[in-house]
Amino acid sequence: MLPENTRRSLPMALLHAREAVMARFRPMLAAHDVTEQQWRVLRVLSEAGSVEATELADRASVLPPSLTRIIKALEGRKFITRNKAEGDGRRVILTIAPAGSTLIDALSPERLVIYRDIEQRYGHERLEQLLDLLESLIAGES
Amino acid sequence: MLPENTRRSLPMALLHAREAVMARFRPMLAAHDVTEQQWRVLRVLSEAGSVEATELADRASVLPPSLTRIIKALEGRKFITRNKAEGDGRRVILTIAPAGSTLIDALSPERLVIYRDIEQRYGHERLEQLLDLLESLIAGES
DNA sequence: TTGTTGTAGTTAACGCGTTAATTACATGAG
DNA sequence: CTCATGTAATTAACGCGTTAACTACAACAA
Repeated sequence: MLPENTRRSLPMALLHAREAVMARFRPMLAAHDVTEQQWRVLRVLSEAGSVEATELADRASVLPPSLTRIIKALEGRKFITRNKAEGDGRRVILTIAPAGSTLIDALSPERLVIYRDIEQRYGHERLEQLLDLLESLIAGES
Repeated sequence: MLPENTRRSLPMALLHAREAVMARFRPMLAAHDVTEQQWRVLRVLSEAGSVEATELADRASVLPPSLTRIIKALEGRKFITRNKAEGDGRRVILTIAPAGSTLIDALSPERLVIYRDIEQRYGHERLEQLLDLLESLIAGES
């Protein structure tokens, strides 16, 4: 049967849950004038160093058109550098730049505090359980 | 500690889970040229009849600026009607129109099938558990 | 009545999601 | 080599999220 009230609707619940969690991170990102997606892209590059655009989009969960815009913004602020792949003029290689690493390093401690706070308030056990359920939902529907 | 891999990151997991679920509903909405948010607004109006804009925005989980745009679109297609509240010239009352009800009725069976399919594949028990966890996460963080 | 404060909606500006179309380059058949 | 096909990335178009500014109206005090 259909969810009677919107609170028990799965799409709604997922939307609100994400909103609630992101509300904790948003001020941190806004303070450094970085969007959530730009932050995800930077993190992937920070961990991987140099990555092809397609793989980067995939790992950061961003669509190609969005990635193009994000790259422009990040490149403009010298957070990353953009180069064509040698041997294939279509591919683009993105690399994190010093300013990008600096930003990552600057925000990581704050990020850690927020994560810990959420985990502490929500409970480690429940968080793991929730992540498991989400993981299998994703696996089952995708 | 920070989530090592993005799959165990709560914001990411919530994002992907919502994406996975909405992917099931998107074709249905697209086929009738309605966006997800327009659909939510219509559903609220369908259940409530006439609602003030502020309450509508709240119940449909849409921000006021978005609601303004959605109202324009839905009014243009005669799905809803818009009137000023008598006694308070600021307030706006939205009401579902026949064409809007028709759309709701046309899509509901399909919606039911999708919900049932998700529930069956994922498991009723797990779905309830997931909704409980999400609900308390929302309550705890908001 | 007038001026202040508060509230409901709207508008504006910017970025991302989504889909479709387009460009630039690579690859393989002939 | 040339042409067709395929692929990576970009661009375009439209709608929503988000924040801030602004308009219209209400409420209330002086």
